[in-house]
Amino acid sequence: MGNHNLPEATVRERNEQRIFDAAESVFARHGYRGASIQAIAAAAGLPKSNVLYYVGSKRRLYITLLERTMWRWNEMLSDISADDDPAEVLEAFIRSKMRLSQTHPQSSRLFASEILQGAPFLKESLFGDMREWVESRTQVFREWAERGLMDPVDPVWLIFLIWSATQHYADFETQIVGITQRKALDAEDFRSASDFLCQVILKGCGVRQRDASTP
Amino acid sequence: MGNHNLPEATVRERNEQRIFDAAESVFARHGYRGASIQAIAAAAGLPKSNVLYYVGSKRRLYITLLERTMWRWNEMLSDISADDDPAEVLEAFIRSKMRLSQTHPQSSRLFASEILQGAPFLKESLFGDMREWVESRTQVFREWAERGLMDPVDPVWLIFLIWSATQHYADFETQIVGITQRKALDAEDFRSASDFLCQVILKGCGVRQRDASTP
DNA sequence: GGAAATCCTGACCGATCGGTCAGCTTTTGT
DNA sequence: ACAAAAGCTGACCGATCGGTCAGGATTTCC
Repeated sequence: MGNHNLPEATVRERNEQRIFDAAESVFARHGYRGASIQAIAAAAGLPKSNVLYYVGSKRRLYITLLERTMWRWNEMLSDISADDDPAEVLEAFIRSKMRLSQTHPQSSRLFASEILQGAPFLKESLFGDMREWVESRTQVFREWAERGLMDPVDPVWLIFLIWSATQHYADFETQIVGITQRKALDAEDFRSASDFLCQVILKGCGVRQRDASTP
Repeated sequence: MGNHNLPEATVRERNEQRIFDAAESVFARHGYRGASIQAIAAAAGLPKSNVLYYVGSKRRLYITLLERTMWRWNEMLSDISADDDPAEVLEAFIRSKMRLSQTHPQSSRLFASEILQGAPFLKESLFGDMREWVESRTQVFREWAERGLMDPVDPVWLIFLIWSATQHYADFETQIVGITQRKALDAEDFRSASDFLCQVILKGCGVRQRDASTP
């Protein structure tokens, strides 16, 4: 049924990549139901039949993209321990999440769209991984609070605060651009927004930020 | 063309309300393209023809709902001046935005869906109002910073931080519920999350929070 | 060179899409 | 009482949906 063992024909790889990128954009924009294979094919510059030849079905294509997105997420999250520096960990979390919003906004929007639909394709299966990740962090945050390294804030709400604030720059880029009358968000915007979030959230949790001038 | 001058038949009012509520849910879940009039009609418990009899077309129905959402937003935003207390204003903003996420989550999700689509129906027209609103706030925030009532943070990023953090509890409720293994977000969740956001964001901006025990 | 595997696509399928319309029933106004 | 207005709906329209398939074109491998 298609791909077997090793370095796979370059033709398939190249076309699948074009299809995935196009599909991610269309799914993110119009949701699972609203996206049509015709539109995806047009965006990829291929005939509809050819798209179906590679991906099999709309459902399979969508799930593949969701898994790719979750994989990008997992790739980014480094493990932490209670012995790490809270300021370093929180800042690294905020900045790497912002970098993802900047470099892969379509992935973020695809995930947002899936959640808005009620997460019919993620549901329990993939939420399990995220739950473990969240629980491991909350324990570390609690430990930091007990050691007086940060305020005793609810760790779960803190994670969702960082998640939402960073995700926003991908999912709602259209709104930000429209309101601030930019053409698009550039690297400088992401830098200053990241600085702002680090400053406010770290201070807001009672985590002292390291002095940037003394490394 | 339908409604004329005064207290309009109760039949129309009642059916339109059922249709609007059903449509808001379906549009929020599946986006403009992905929502079908058939599905909306089923959710409203009416035949498809009857839905179209009342709303005219899918496009008109969708725009009506978008305007209703924007109207709910405007209704909530009270004007502020630089002479107001920063802590009071910011806390009121956060709490009323959270109350909207709690009481009208579908409206929030509909808006999120529209933004994900690239805001084809809002575009310049309705972004103008939001732009004015944001600019008036930023001036007040800047004035507060000059008077030393809060840190000199970027006012635009601050507004988007509050916007995203509060919106999250409506748009991503599915994710929160899935990860924290709740059945749904209840009043207590919204209360503690609101408290958390007020505490962290106000402290993060260097705004001193009033002592809750001395009114 | 030639068989096998892969790549590619136009034509086609039944289902569903948004929307129209004729004609029915019910409510309203006088 | 009775006409006008409003409410209601099944049948139907052309377009598009996701998906199949036969069969030709191209590449790969020995």
